[in-house]
Amino acid sequence: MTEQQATGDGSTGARPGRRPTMSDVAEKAGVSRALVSLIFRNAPGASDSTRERVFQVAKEIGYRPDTAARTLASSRTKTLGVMLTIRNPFHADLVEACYAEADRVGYDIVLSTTVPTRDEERAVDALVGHRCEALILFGPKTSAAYLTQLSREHPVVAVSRRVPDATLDSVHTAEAKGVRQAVDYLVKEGHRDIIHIDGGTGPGAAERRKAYRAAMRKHGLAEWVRVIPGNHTEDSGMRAAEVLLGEDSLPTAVLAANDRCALGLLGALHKAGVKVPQEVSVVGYDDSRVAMLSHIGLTTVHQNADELGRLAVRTAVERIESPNAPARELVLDPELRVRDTTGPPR
Amino acid sequence: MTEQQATGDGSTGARPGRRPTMSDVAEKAGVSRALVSLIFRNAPGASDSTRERVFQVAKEIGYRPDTAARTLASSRTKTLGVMLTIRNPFHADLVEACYAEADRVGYDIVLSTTVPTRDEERAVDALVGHRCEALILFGPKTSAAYLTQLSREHPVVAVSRRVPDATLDSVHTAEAKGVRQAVDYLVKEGHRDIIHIDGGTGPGAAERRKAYRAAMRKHGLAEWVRVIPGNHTEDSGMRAAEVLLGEDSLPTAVLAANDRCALGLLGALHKAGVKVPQEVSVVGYDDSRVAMLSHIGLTTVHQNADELGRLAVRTAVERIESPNAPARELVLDPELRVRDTTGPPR
DNA sequence: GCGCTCTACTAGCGCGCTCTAGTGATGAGA
DNA sequence: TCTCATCACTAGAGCGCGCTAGTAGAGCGC
Repeated sequence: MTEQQATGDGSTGARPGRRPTMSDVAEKAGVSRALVSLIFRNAPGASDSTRERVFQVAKEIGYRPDTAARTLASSRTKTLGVMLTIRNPFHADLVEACYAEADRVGYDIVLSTTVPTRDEERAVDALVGHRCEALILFGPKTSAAYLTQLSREHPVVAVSRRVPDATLDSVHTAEAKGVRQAVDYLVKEGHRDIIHIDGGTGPGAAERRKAYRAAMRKHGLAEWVRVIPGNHTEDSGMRAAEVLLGEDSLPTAVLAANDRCALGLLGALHKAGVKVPQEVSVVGYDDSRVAMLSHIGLTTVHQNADELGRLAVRTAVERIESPNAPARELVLDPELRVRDTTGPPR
Repeated sequence: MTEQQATGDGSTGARPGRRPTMSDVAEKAGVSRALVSLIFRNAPGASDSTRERVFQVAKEIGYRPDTAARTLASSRTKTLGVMLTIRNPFHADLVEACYAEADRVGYDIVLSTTVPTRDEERAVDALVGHRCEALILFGPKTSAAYLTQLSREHPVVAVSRRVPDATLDSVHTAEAKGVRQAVDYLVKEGHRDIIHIDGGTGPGAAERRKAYRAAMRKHGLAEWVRVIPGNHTEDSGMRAAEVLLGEDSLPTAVLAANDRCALGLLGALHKAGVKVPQEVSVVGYDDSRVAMLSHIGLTTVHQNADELGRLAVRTAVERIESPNAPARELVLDPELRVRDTTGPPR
């Protein structure tokens, strides 16, 4: 590392002590503080000329409303808290959708991510501390007990996770339907040796696993059922590939836990010289935008991220407005997107 | 979409009006509010037994300190604001590093992302509203004028962007060095027809473009210099591929704007049946963790995200502590990582 | 001229916390 | 016995804003 002194004026600017407040604006504009407040809240009761003058002054002295003070003073914060895993590209899709909808309904969004050194409870605590009026959790992995408890204290919407018997709202896709579509399609192509890399404790994993078993049985393929343990990261796909490559023969098709898992699997198969889809068909899950980046278009089960995000925000807002309405479960239909990683068996 | 009523008790729990405050804890514990405050701030001046009792009571009634009130009352918020682009996987790497370092130095982090419907100024406004003590901006694209102005009002650290003559701190890699390494390597492999897809107005793009030209000249390859306009998304790589495939012959090597661009390019080349690296060598930039997910290991210029994130936080904190110190520019050395997308020319 | 409404504004409390300046009790030292 | 320091704790101001209650003045009908 090298360090250089920048060529600027040698200082980042001595800020004159404190940041400007509403009173500063009021004084400079020659009105009361209350009127400035009213104007910044876009409330009626000020003349257009005063309004304009106040905005002008505010801009001049660099005034920005203080969220903390605003939050403290008003009962409402008009803020939704979103917990996500920043590594997860599907969550990026969801976040974009949430922002769009939140804008529409007049809410702010505060993000809080889990990272390896920061677990879900810490991420949630941060949101609660910020007085978010509702929490939207993307694929939470914590215990149902924790979620239930949390939802007793705050409006909570779980995305991509069913919490049976819980008192919280949830928005997710019909996992079973997606898996069934994938299996039906593979069977129709002629596959029988279809295995599943599962998502461990990840959101939807249990449902997908169960649905895989059911779909296989439905096609009379119970004896071919095989689940390799995994999770929702690329790593698990790579490890599964190692396992499979160490065996006498490969299955003809693999149903991966999600897109990331599928990508890991594809990478490892490619390195081993295994041709996809000629030798093995691979199906992902999520259809996160990265799925399209793969050299080969990944066949995957599409989840409508835009709609999921939109509904999550809408549900959260409705829950805020009627805290005692019955808990709801919104289920979207997934859709198999056949691309280039699947074909008839060898 | 289907909607079901969850099987829970039909309510997300009637919260008893308002959340518990410090006064509630104080009253229940039979002490003053000030003492509770002191205990929660981990300040000296309370006996161990009282401390324990207060924590016990707080837990019982579910008290959590209110960030807004805390922020308002104290001059310090101990919070750093991070602006990022949630779609950018390299930013995810950086965020993880920032959290780790912030934890170490006792700061909180608030994230604010740009999305298509939310530009950088809005993202920054949100952070300022939260009274972040310093702003860390990942690859900001706004005008230098805006950044300079902002840095006069708040401590600002720009990551992956040089702002010449500015009054803000910056942390980035030596773009030129990375590009030079890549060109040197390609030339050594025997390439002469090396083109560059540039990153438009993206962070570091101008430096990389300039360095590409310089490196080519240095090798006596000035006549081969060619820059295809692009940006930092997969899309630009795909479009560049279209351009190249429409011509008589392909270059033997392509230096992409960044990894995402390289991935888009690789995908499009693959679809067109062009073999990499046999027919074309491709080099990325960033070495974001996704680079490893590609079926083929992407040859790329490695940027040390962990170190960049760590330094960004450290620089921010130092700037907070001495606002009038000279602005600094921290430059990390990049490192070419040769993997599977490059080889000798055809 | 009176009461009325309506517009454009102001006064001032309180949100939940931090933090300075205290207070009373206890014990040590002269 | 009288300071004086120390410990454990408290009173109360104030952070920047939202919001309710209220006011002054203009305009209007009768």
